[in-house]
Amino acid sequence: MTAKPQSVEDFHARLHEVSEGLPKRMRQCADYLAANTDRVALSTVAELATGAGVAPSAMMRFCQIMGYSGYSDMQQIFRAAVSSGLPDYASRISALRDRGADSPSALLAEFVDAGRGSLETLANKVDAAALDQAVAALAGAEMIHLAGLRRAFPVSAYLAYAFEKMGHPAMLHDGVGALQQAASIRIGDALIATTFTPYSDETVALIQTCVDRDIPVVVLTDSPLGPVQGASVLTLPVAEADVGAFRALSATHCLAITLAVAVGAAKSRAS
Amino acid sequence: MTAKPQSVEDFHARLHEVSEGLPKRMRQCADYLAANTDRVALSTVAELATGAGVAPSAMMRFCQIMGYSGYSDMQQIFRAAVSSGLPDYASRISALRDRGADSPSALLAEFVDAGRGSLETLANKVDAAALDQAVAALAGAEMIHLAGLRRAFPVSAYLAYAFEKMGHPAMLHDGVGALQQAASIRIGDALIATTFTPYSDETVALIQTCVDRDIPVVVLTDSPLGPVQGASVLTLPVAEADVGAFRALSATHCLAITLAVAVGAAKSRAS
DNA sequence: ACTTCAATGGAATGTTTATTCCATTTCATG
DNA sequence: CATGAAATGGAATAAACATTCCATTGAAGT
Repeated sequence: MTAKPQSVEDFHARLHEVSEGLPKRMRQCADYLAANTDRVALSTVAELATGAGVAPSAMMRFCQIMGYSGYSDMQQIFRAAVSSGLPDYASRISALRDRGADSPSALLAEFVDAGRGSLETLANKVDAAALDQAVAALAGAEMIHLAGLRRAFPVSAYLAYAFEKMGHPAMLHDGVGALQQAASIRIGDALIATTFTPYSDETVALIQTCVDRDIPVVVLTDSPLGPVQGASVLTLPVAEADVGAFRALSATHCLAITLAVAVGAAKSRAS
Repeated sequence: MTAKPQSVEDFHARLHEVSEGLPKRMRQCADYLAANTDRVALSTVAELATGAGVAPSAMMRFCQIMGYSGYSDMQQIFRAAVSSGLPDYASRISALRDRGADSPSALLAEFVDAGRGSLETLANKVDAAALDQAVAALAGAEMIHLAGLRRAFPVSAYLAYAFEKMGHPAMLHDGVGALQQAASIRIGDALIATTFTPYSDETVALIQTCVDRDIPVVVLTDSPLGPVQGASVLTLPVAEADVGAFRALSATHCLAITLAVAVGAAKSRAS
């Protein structure tokens, strides 16, 4: 007999384990729980059963299949996860806001909250398949070029640092000295461009050049459409929450560093 | 009769409203709830009452003082806040991880989770008073100098963008062309230095120069002690979670942009 | 078509938890 | 010090809920 899953991760593993060869109603329970794991902490068996379209007793039986003594036993795991997830974040945020509308603390609360929201949205909205494709396209490149100006520049700069640290050839197109760096992009290379609306002309022009030459481009941007469409262009949209006229770019940085590390891992696996 | 608070914010407002002229036991309830708001969603009256050191019936009465019909009625508000706070973040994260240990999606889940954790830690650990001091010190400066190399460079670059956008004089010490930019720091200016262990020599040297000349320095760093101590140095520590050898710097960026916007707001209020 | 056994739904049960009520205490006031 | 009103704690009650049991259904094998 397998021991009962002690963490949310274990739970999903177990769910996957038992998912085959399950009778109809039990399968409904499994599917519903897989898609609505977060509801378990706060719902009653009856609510959950209704959601899954089964009788409460069926849900009870499923809990036992999963290895728990009953529903309450299972719920404990998820309640623990919730309460450790936000130890006292919510109260701290309101405490910071309470220091006054214009105080730096209140501002920090806004940015932290916006950043957290953006990260969650990123996790919820990201197209895993597109991400895989982007990594594959970049992993095939000799050298990776990095474009991003004005507020997108820090993202490119960070990518440059990451690639350097992994020993991967990369070039930051920073426009220093107004040199024409575009000419250094060769067949077999790839471009990661970061740009937000309103798109900067230089970055759009650089992407267009690459598209014309059929060089792979991965675009990090804030609109699903992106600045340029084309056969060799892969757009990864990131919804970033604003605070006034500014945004913290937490989600964009996250996606960027993920790309870099994933490409590095793919390369080292290939060699 | 005041209507019952419909949100966690309303709740705190109401708590403050009634906080004076309360009998002893009711005051205990108020104090405990103010400090442990996050527990309400998952606890029973009995648990809460024990925590506050009162009888369950006292806690019930307090719920009614707050305007609710009873404990369950009050709890609803907090449960709603929890479930909207994590729509299905937790399940998405595990779904992303499920795509395979080495997949880009799993990596993204790691970085998003790390970023979120860092932001929460920032909100919980930040010293609001130190933040106020830092803003005050910077708001008095003619020009703000920005130092940060290697992985700290993106943070400085972003600060440079923010100050430029607000029309505030700022100079990014980027080391391009190995020019000695240190000489441009004048009495009446201030420095924001970002550096992580192991600290880069150039940045430490620049901070030291400023300390020697009694020029205000705000340091964003990952250790509470910071690279340099001194009368004119104010260290703002940021605990940033690592993913392997990399970190996403979400919290540092958040703190940086907060500093910049708060300084901008302070300046425009003064003029 | 018949038998058998797993699967299922619904009703009955027992437990936990909220809520109310009342006897007792505490405190302020005359 | 006496009296009344507010406050309090604990026990009684009621509601919500998890859990179990059993009769019925459905499916597989003979």
